[in-house]
Amino acid sequence: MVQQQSQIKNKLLNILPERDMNVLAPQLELASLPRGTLIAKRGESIQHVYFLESGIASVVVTTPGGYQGEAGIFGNEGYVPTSAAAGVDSSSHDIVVQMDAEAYRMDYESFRIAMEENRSLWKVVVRSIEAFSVQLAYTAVCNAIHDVNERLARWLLMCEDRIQANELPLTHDFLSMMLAVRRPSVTTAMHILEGNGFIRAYRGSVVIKNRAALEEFAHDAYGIPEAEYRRLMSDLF
Amino acid sequence: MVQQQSQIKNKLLNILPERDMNVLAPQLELASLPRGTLIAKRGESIQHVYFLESGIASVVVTTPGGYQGEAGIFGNEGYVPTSAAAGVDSSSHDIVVQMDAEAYRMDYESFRIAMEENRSLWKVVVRSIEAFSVQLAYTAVCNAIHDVNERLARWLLMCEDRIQANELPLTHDFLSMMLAVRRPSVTTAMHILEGNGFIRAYRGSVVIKNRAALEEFAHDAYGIPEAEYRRLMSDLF
DNA sequence: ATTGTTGTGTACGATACCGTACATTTTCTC
DNA sequence: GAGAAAATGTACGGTATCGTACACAACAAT
Repeated sequence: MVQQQSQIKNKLLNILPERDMNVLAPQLELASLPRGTLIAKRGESIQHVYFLESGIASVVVTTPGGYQGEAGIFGNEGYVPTSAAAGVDSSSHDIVVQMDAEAYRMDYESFRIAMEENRSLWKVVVRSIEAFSVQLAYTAVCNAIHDVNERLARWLLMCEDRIQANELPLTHDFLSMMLAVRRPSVTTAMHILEGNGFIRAYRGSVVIKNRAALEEFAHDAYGIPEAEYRRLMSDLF
Repeated sequence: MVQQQSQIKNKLLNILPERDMNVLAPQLELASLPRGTLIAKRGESIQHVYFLESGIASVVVTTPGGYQGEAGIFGNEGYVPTSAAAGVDSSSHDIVVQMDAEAYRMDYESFRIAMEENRSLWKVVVRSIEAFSVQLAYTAVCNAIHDVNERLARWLLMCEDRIQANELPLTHDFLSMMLAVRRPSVTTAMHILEGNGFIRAYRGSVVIKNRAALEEFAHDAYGIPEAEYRRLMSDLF
């Protein structure tokens, strides 16, 4: 069950017309998802659909050869697994909680029915998918054309966007998996960002000191998917 | 208008139950899309929705700084622009025809109405979006972890998948834009693939000689999105 | 045939990042 | 407070790719 809609932080649920949300509310339960939780696994059946309230999760691709990398990241601006909207009963991706999260979740079958009956939910969900796919597209090109420094800057910005605080609890090792680079590459990239005064690095966390400058540094790598998200969500109701 | 459904090569239209397709048929017209045609432009309004019958188009990301790269590729297995399904009246991506294409198209407004009224079309379209987003995710990670040789191999395979023939009319210059690498990097990568006997390179075209070996060479970089597409489309009706 | 254009081959120094290894520091555990 | 574990710093040779430039080959246009 759910409290006042206005207090819901998930942007998809929050934007729903009140009457639609009221229909949905009884089916939502709040769940705690500690870091490392596997929300979904590729090819395996979907138990619940999640709307994050806080924290971060990401779509992680693991190749048959054991390589791993992050394809996309999301927080309270989305829902997951996206394949649920397609009426598939299994996920297309591995989805992992990267920073302790809270999420409203509903069981998959209820979600399917709600998607059929609740036009507003449907709209919100489909736009969210579209917005996420824009992020994926830009990540793909970003990985091809930008160096580690810029990609790290981009990642930190995307992370801060989805967290209340400007202190991000992350280790170099963790970031190296996300960016699919060596751990020492993260270390040196971090030094460059810190040397420029954009961030302050501590053991196990990063504090963003000058977001504007960091955005400027990331330049090409950051901004368009974010703007596109706002555009896609702006004229919904 | 449209001929026998069984003769339609677009996999989405082809898979539709006959009665649903019959409803749709009067609104579809066949269009020729020569290479270079801009099917959609980011932020600009959508005129038509396209179901490719042949040829290839791709989602191209252009950064404010003028860099460019391909995020995803599609042929007769999809439709476009994906954002049309979200009820947005503008595209989220630039979409460019890469090899001369034919496509059934319908005007955007008809598509919106059809999506509301035609449950089968809706299902097919949403699954297609999901499948495409899987491709985007793997492209993102692929760009991060694989070298140019493997990425070229992957691209050629994805290209052949979407073309009848095994002769692909492409130049190094074109591929360098798709892969977001230098043109000479394509040349040397091409030599490696050719040296291994996987392909034969001609001026302005590439012929795939040993597809199985090429797949093995690409290994990690190729296969999962393709399998996922088949899985997503298999149990639809 | 001549000329221009387009596509491909190749070279070269510079740089970003790799794989790996190891030292150092901070935090956790007992 | 001693030892283990985790996080970070640093080094080093090797390789992939870069940016750029130029030569040559194939085709097109006149």
